[in-house]
Amino acid sequence: MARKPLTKPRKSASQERSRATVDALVGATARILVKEGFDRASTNRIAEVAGVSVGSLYQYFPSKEALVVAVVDRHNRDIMQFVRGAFADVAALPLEKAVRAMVAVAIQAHRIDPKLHRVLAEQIPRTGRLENVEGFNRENYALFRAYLEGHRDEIRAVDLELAAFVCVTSIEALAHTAVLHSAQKLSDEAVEALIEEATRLIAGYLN
Amino acid sequence: MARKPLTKPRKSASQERSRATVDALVGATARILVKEGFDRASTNRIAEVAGVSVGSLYQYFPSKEALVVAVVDRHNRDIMQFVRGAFADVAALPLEKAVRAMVAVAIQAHRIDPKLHRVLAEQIPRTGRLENVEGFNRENYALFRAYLEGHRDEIRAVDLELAAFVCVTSIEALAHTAVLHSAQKLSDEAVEALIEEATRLIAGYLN
Amino acid sequence: MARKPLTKPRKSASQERSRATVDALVGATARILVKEGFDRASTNRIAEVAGVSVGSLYQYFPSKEALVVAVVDRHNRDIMQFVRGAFADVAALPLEKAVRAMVAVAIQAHRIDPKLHRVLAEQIPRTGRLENVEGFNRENYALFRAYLEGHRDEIRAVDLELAAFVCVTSIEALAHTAVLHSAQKLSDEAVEALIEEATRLIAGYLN
Amino acid sequence: MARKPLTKPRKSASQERSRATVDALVGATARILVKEGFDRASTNRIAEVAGVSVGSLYQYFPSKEALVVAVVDRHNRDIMQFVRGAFADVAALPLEKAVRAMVAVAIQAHRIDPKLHRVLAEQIPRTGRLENVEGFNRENYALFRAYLEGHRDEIRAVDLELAAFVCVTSIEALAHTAVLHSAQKLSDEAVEALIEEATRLIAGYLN
DNA sequence: AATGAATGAGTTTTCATTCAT
DNA sequence: TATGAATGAAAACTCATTCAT
Repeated sequence: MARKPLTKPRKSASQERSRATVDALVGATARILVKEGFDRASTNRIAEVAGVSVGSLYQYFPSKEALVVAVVDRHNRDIMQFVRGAFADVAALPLEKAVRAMVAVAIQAHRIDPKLHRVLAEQIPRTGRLENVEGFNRENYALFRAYLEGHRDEIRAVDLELAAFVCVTSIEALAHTAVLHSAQKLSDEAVEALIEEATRLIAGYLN
Repeated sequence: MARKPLTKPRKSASQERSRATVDALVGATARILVKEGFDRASTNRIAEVAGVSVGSLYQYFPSKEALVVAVVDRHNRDIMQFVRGAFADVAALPLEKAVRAMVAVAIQAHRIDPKLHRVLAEQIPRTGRLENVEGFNRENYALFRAYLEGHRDEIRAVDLELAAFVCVTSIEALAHTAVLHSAQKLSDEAVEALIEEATRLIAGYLN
Repeated sequence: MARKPLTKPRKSASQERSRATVDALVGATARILVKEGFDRASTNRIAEVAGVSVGSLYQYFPSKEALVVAVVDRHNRDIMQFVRGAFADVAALPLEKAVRAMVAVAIQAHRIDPKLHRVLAEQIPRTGRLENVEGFNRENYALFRAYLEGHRDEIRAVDLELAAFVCVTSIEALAHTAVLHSAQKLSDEAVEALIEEATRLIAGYLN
Repeated sequence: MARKPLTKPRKSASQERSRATVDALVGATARILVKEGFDRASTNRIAEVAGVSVGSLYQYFPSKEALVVAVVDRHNRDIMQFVRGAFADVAALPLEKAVRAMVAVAIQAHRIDPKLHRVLAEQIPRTGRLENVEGFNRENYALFRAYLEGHRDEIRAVDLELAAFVCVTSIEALAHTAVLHSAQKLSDEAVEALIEEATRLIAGYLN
């Protein structure tokens, strides 16, 4: 009787190959977006950079838009993974400490891949359909709101929905603008100062 | 001292005509951007809607991009005219009243032509060259900073540069997000609530 | 004299399987041609509908064209089987009765799978090579001519070749046009009337 | 007072140029269809052969299909011009003479550009929309029917609609098949024989 | 054999821009 | 100056066919 294989069954070769192709395509798209901009990111160019044929591209992505969406999703996933973890760490902290941490996280999040973030923010035409940015922000609101709900006694009476909107929008905008629109990489001091100010802004608002 | 001319120098007939053509082209571009989106705004279509030939379009604008820049500039000019006026009105007001007014103005400014604003914000690929949004914001910073300088005694000691950045970025983001990302037109109550919160955010921060 | 085998020679398992695959492929092609048209009938789609891989498709058919030829052949075979039988039945009948039967048969033949017939007639690009329609008609001529030869005494003196051409072409065209170009399915009365007229046309011509 | 120009106003240069471009495109399409077949007739190839740019092609024809339709229309127009004239000439002739003339005309019509006719008949996928062949035949029916109506006394009592269908379909099929499916050009004798037989077929049927 | 991922030439179509009139 | 016909590079996408597993 044949011995059962001792190793876990490998992913079938074909599955692995597909996966590699998809990854290569998404990666190539991101790279081109960053290096050459949205307009230069033609499907033929993407396939070429990914080292696969256009045909393969269309085997996995029904349109150029789908490819961009995949890049956005991957980037958002990376960011949210980071943000989610931070919110978990912060859940038990008192208001000011928590806010300080959240602001720091927001800035860190924008520094994950700032060039890509900038391109996605500025060059990708938002079609009505791809409201992934929306969805992305929705989770941010929800996380922040959850924190506020757990710390109601530390803050003045507020409409939590509205407060979450005000805080998340402000923090996001400050981090985004500071990280992306500053000519060079932000110095550590600049980051410190920004955290200080933003914390004061938000904590002051919630008190 | 040379006398100022009492009448505006009369444009020659051809100058006036040129001006009319340019206006028609910019107007047509804006209209198409709003109604059909950036992708549909071909130069031929723009010329057609403007009632001139493509050839004439290229007589006045060296490229499609120049046309879009003109639309952006015109929109920014309209907004800044409004904003500048508001800052002048507000210069003498005490902090909280002034902030409230500025917030209201920011929201009003986004409501000048929200559809166009949205298209310009979401669909226009920002090439490295057209940093007119930057320029646009720079004036905002300057105006706000000037106000702060004039009211130093009402606010806690701060780095005015940084404070202006924090305030302008936050106000702008709140107004932008509220006006553009809300499914429907904002109700008057919603606007009131937003003004209230934003004022508290900013005034609290500066105190 | 060698005894004929009493049972058909049993195909080997693999032969049967091959046969099944081929049938599935031809069937799938016909189905797609009818339901979605020639342009939609890609080899990948055909393989998918047939439940085999594209690779297998190319194991059995060297090209897409070969597949279409197979469908045409099968359809022609079905029709000719029917027609051949009818001619056999009719061989002994006197002219008018025979002609009436032949006309009826022609119409029936076009109704075997009218949708497929229509697609094959209208959408399949005839390359120079696949003159199977020719071959198809050649047998028709031959059968008709054979009938005429057997009934020379009932008809006026004619060039049988030419007469067969005239009769077969006319009958075929009437049946084809009536069945395929009529908006709806032909009513029984319409079919009756058509048979009547066609019979008169042909019988009158031969008398 | 300025003298009126003595010559008719020329077509404006641009009109002439447009017209020339359109003609070149339709001509090129027809030529390619004949020489290389439908499948080779890509829009780029057509434009190239026409000596204009693809852009110009799409300025005048919204799609490849539109171009083919134009070719079909032009060919049908040429044919119908010929046929219409013939029916006019024949209106007063007695049945047999008229039928003979009509048959001759049908054959002539198919010889106007037999290669093109063949390609149009065999290779052009009939989409549901382009029922120009239908329209084309409808006029044929109408003309024939009109003749029959004017000669009711010379023919047996018949349903004119049905009779026209039978006659037109048969004549058309005979001419079509003879001209297009004969390996070589038909000899004059062959044409004579065919006219003789077809006349007998139709005249016999109507008597 | 069977599979299905990969290929890539080729197709249609668009549109910013030029230029003869 | 105005016109609008003409240009042609380039883009998105398809699909018959191949070939490694």
